[in-house]
Amino acid sequence: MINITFPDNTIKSFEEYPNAMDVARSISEGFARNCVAAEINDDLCDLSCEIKQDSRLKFITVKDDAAVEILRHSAAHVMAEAVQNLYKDAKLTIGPVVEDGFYYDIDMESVSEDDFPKIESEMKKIIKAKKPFTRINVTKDQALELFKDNPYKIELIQGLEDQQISLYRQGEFTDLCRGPHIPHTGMIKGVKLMKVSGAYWRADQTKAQLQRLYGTAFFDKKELKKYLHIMEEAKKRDHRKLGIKLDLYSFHKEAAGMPFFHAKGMDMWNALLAYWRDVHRAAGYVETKTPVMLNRKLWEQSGHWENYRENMYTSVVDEEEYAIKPMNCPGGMLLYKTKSHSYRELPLRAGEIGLVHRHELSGALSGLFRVRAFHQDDAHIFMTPDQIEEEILGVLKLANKIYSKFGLGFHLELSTRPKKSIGTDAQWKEATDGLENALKKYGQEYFINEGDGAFYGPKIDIHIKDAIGRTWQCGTIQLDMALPMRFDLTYTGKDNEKHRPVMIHRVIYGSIERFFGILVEHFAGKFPLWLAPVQAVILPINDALAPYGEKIKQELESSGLRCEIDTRTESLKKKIREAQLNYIPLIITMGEKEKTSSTLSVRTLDGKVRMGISMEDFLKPVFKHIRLRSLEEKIL
RNA sequence: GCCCAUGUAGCUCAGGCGGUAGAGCGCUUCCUUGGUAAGGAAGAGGUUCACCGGUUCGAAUCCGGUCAUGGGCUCCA
Repeated sequence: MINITFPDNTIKSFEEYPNAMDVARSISEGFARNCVAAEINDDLCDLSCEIKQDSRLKFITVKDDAAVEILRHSAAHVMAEAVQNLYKDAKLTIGPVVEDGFYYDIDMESVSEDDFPKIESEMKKIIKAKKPFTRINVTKDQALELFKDNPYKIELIQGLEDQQISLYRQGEFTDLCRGPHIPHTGMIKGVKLMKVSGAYWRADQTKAQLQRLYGTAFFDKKELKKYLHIMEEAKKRDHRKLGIKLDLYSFHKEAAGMPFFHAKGMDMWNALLAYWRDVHRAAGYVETKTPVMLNRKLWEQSGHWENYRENMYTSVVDEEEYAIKPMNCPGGMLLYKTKSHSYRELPLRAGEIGLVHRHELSGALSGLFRVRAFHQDDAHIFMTPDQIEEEILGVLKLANKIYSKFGLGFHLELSTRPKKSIGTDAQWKEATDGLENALKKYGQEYFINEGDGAFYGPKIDIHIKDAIGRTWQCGTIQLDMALPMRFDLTYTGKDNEKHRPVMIHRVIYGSIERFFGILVEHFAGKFPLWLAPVQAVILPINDALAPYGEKIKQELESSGLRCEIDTRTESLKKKIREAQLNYIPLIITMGEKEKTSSTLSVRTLDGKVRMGISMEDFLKPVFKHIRLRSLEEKIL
């Protein structure tokens, strides 16, 4: 007799060895139909898995997050079979589940999206056949024999430590796989191929070029539809399209990867930086500036010449070699050294909006997200070792304050000592503990990336989450144990001796260009009033009112509002539509009534219109909203 | 940097199996002078289809190269 214990601690007994599916059926047929896999004593396995001893059992049903991953893994097998059926020479390699779907890397002739319908319809055939997934255990030798025509699988099998190897079969198709899988292919209700691209075997450029076919799958067709809809929405928000439509910036082949900011983009940029300067001044930072181009000798001293040279632009001036800065820190070191420092001055927080250039691979460039020239909202904080915790905590709080201003959530990651690194164990421990204690004190959950720190010190990365749930690394706080040493930075302590300060580099916006792009997508172009490139537009109802409109425009501008006027001989309806589509927060229509009564009629983006407001009643709430840099949609 | 795809008017895109280029939006002008999400008409715009070269009587179309963009790989703020 076998006793099965469920998560709620109820126990059910079985006379013979049941498999998980039998147990599910014993609860109810309907429940069993929604089961995807099982966890037997915390081990994830198929429903067909036989239970031969008393066990704890938890079912994974279609409602669990883990279930969709299993489904997608199974869908990858279905896609592999479909491809195999259509392209006899295709050699399968690996097919993992990724965020939002799955892919399979296949050594085959190159395919394009035009080939998708044919592959999809082959997949649908397999799905319709409701082929059961069956697990087969074989020895390593048997597996090698079975896949003898596929060098990739051979390599994978040889890399496996177990002598027992599991395969999964659906119908005629068999693939090497750890599992688990859904009971049968019929559970894949919504499936779609998304894109295709090249990828190298084992991500190694010297190895074979494979076709990577991406797809996604859901238990429900509606879920797929919803997902495709979100993708569409994301596409509409794409800052490469939206920002250009809104006349914020542009890209030109004459300077690939180096964005051009237009007047409206600069208005936003300046608003962003004005905010940054306000909060940094309040947090005890000073602002500095260092040159863009510095002598090679400095980069040799900092170590960049040795470690970062392939990313640096260089030039020769008066027969001396110079490099355009890829980072601000070496310049910051020179600033620190312009005078002697006392412990009384520490922590010294020196901010710098620094323009850096990095020669990124041409294929890596992407809109504002990945560029070759960008500004960092950098700061170097020099301090005594016992100030680490407090200072890191201060940066975390500042970051939280800034991201919250935009309604962006975030999560934290701590990266620890990598294999290749400088410094002693004791130094690393002190530094890492400092970061970790600050994180603990800060109180928000954080992840640890073991060995992912910089060679010169541990770091905290801040990943923000935008309005549609995508995450981006923006902020980073890096402790640097190398530069203070290389540049022999010192301060005089209480004991009147020279000491080495601890230094951190930190950014919060990160790359201002990238952050800008994230904001465009986060707000989908509908910026809060304080950021909006055009805050108000005046629409005279007819040509005769244009001069009066100009007068009002000047009045608003002189109070500090970013304002435009649309005097085209177009219908009011059309002007309103355009203003609305350009997300101008305050749309001011101007007719005879307004002129004679000296009032304003204001339409906001929610479509609401308020007529007959006095200038004072308009300006007061508007400037309050701007001064608070409010995220509220309601302005008036 | 590598692989694949793309590159036609300011924008979005159609066309083109080789015979010399189109639409909508935008822009200009005119009519309309309009009260809260597209009023109407006419016109200008491509040094001729990213750039360079080749094949050809003839190339936007075919071929090769370059550049840029997009999707990936890699890397990263």
